[in-house]
Formats: sequence, structure tokens, C-alpha cells
Amino acid sequence: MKFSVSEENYIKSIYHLQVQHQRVNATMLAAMVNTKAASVTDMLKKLQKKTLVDYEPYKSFVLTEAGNKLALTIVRKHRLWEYFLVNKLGFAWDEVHEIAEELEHIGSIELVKRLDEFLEFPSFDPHGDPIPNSRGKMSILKRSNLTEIPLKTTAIVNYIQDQSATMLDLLRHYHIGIGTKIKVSKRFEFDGSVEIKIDKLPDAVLSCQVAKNIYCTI
Amino acid sequence: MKFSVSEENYIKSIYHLQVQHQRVNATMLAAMVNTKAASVTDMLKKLQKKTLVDYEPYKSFVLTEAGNKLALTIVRKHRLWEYFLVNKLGFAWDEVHEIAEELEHIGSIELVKRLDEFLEFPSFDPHGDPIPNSRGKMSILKRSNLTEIPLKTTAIVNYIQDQSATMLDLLRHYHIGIGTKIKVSKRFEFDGSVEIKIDKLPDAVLSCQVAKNIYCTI
DNA sequence: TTAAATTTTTAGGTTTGTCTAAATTTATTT
DNA sequence: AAATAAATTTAGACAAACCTAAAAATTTAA
Repeated sequence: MKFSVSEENYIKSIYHLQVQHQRVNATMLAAMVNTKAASVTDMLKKLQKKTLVDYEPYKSFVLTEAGNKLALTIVRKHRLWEYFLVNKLGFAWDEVHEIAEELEHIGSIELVKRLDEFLEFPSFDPHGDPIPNSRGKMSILKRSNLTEIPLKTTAIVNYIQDQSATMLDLLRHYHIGIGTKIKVSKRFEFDGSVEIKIDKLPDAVLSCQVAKNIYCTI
Repeated sequence: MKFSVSEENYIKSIYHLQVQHQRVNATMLAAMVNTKAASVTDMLKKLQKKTLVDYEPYKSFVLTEAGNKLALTIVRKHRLWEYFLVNKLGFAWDEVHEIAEELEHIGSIELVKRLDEFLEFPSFDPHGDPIPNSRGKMSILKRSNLTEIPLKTTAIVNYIQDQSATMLDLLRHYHIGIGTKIKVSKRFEFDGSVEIKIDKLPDAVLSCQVAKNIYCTI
């Protein structure tokens, strides 16, 4: 079955809202798809007919199994394209989202398969978000920032929240990037700063503000 | 100014029809965009308002300068994506057209620029059609087939018209592909067959039927 | 537990791009 | 040049996806 770009955007947005907050409401969804609540109602009816959402007027709506599956294929495409844009075309992290919003609606399944292969089956996109595999599975590794992870445990950086130029500059200075293996050796209660160890580099101390923005998987 | 996928498809189709036959009519255009003549009329009015076509009811229509420019950017995107699909993702010639039909409508100019760069500024797509550069210029080298090119002149294969499996099989046998340097040494009037020379290979004779399908630039 | 506030739905429109059927205009034949 | 054929345009509708304004339902708060 084929779906319109609009339908796909609704499904994707419901998915993201369900992941963040567990209960979704029409107002939030309207804001996310950049439309009005009345239009959301119209679309929910349509999506229910297509068995992508379970919808109870005035009550609630959730993705069905089929809806969830569709959402994952869209998220998969979005993140694979982001990876391509950054790692093959040399775009910066913060330039790729909008372009991927368009590319994620390209239909061909074979294209996605081959793109995945070409990129060597990446597990995380340039923002550190996990990429669902062809069966819709992805790491659900909880990402924790450097103020949260256990001491003396090797973690791998996979997400930077604040992507401002100044933050990027700072990260370059400390040789920290996506994929960097890092260990927190000490936390200073006074100001929340952390001491880190990175292989082959001298120990360093990061301010709480910085540490909060660096997310890792363990 | 932004244009809808439909508008872009009309512009692209008018362009292609103008290149092939010099005069375009509404019936042909309707067939090409897979719709009815009445819809073409509607769209022509809209495109005229947007100054992409010069349109005289009941008489004729042609692309304006702006329309031509737009058409070239679409053709450029289409051919660059085809090149990408074949040369980076490993698709076969005949599998990429439909996918490129979708990709050609992705908006970002920066994307096209970087894709072009990533592909190292190719001049021809996998079908041998020239790729317009960022200023809309492309080789207008007339492609001639092997029954037309002058004798004893080195030519480079850049297009195969019939892309059936049987034709591809035959070409593989003769070691002929896009980019192959080939010379026609003799033409047999009787049946139109041609004798060809390819470096490091023994001379061979191709039937007229085959020769007609192999296009070269000189 | 009512009243007020918020959320959601309905009703009626709009725009884009399509359609069919009928009316026009242009082109072709005799 | 008139008659027929073909191409084109108009008129009126339709589906998708959106909108505004008003009505209905639900939630929150007094």
C-alpha cells in the first residue's frame, strides 16, 4: 500500500510524540505537522480507515502495529539519508534535517536497501539517534549524558545536544566527536564538572554545562 | 520561487518534447504527463501566469527563458541522481529511471551542488545523456549511431537505445559498454551491417539492427 | 459539583490538480 | 469551399488536504 507524503508525516509525527511523551493529543500533533486541530481530526479518520491508527473520537489515538511499522520505515529512511548527507556529501549535522525530510518520502525499497549497504549499515545517524534496521529493529540503548553515566565505565559518544558553533569548537579542542570512547573518572560535586579520560589524550575536566550536552551509550 | 511536483513535471515534459520534436501539442503533452488534454489546458494557464510558458489559446505554447532554465535544473537533478544510483549504489541502467523521477523533485540547491561534487562532475548520465552543469550548459554533441558516424573515426559509445536483456547480453559478448572507444572500418551496403574495431580486440561485424542502437560521440 | 477553560469535532469553504462531457476552434479532405 | 475530423477549451465535478468559526465533549478548578 502506498501513502501520501502528508499521511507519512502524520504517522511519523505520532510516532515521535509517542516515544517522547507516551500519550499524544491532537493539539500537539497539529503543532508538529504544522497545521490545525481540525485538520488533524480529518486525517485521523483517514488513517483509521487505512488501519494505521486506532482512533476513538474525543478520547485518544495510537499507532497500530501497521502504523508503527510504517513509522519505522520512514524514520529509517530519514536517518540513513542524514547519514549519507553528512558522511558522503560533507554537510554539517545541523544542515541536513530539512533535506532528509524530503528524501524520507522517496518510495523505492530497493533504494533504501542499497543505500544502507553503500553506507555500510550504520547504526546511528549523525545526531546519534539509532537507525532502525530493515526489520524495524534498532538499539534502544538509553543515551545518558556525562553527568549521568556511571564512573569509570567506557562509554561511546553518540549525540551532542547543543550543536552551536561554539560547542563544536570546544569539542574539537578536546577531540570529542561522535564515536569517541570516553570514561568519566571523577565528578566534582561543587560545580558538577567532570574529569574525563580519552585514550592517548591527557585527562581533562569539562564543565557541567558541557557535560550535560554530551550523550553516550554504554 | 517554488514549484509543485506537478508543475515541474509539466515543464520537464514540455522541454523533452521540444527537444525531440520542435513543436509540441497538448495531446502529446497530455500523454507524456499521463493525464487528459483538458488538464493540460488548465495547467498551461497556470504556468503562463508564472511566466514559465508562452501560451496562446488554440495556437501553441513554448517554454519561456525561465521555463527552460527550470527544465534544465530538473533534468540536471534527474541525471545526476541516475548517475549516483548506477555508479554508487550499483543499480542497473534500466532500474533507475523511476527512482530518479522522484529524486529530481528534491529542492535543496546545496544538495545538488554537493552531489555533483561527490560524483566528480559527470558529463553524461548512465544512459549517455548529457548532464547540464550548474549554469544549465551541457554538451550538445550530436549522438550518432554506428550506421551514421563517419568511417575510420574513433567514437565513444555513450548511449544504448534498446536496453533489453538480450541486447545487454550481446553487448557484453562484444565488450561494448558506455565509454568504449570504437571505430567503424567498413559498412556493408547489402544488409547495413558494420565492421568495427575496438582496441585489443579482434575485428567484429555487427548487424544493422544492433548498430542502430549503439550511439556515440566523436 | 457546577462553572470555566480547554480540547476536539463538525460544518462549510478553499486550493490544487484532476476528470468527463459538451462546445469551440483549427486542420484535413473531398 | 463545405464537410468532416481532430485538437483544444470551457463548464461543472471531485478528491485530498487544508482552513475558520461554531458546536460539542472533556477536563480542570472553584
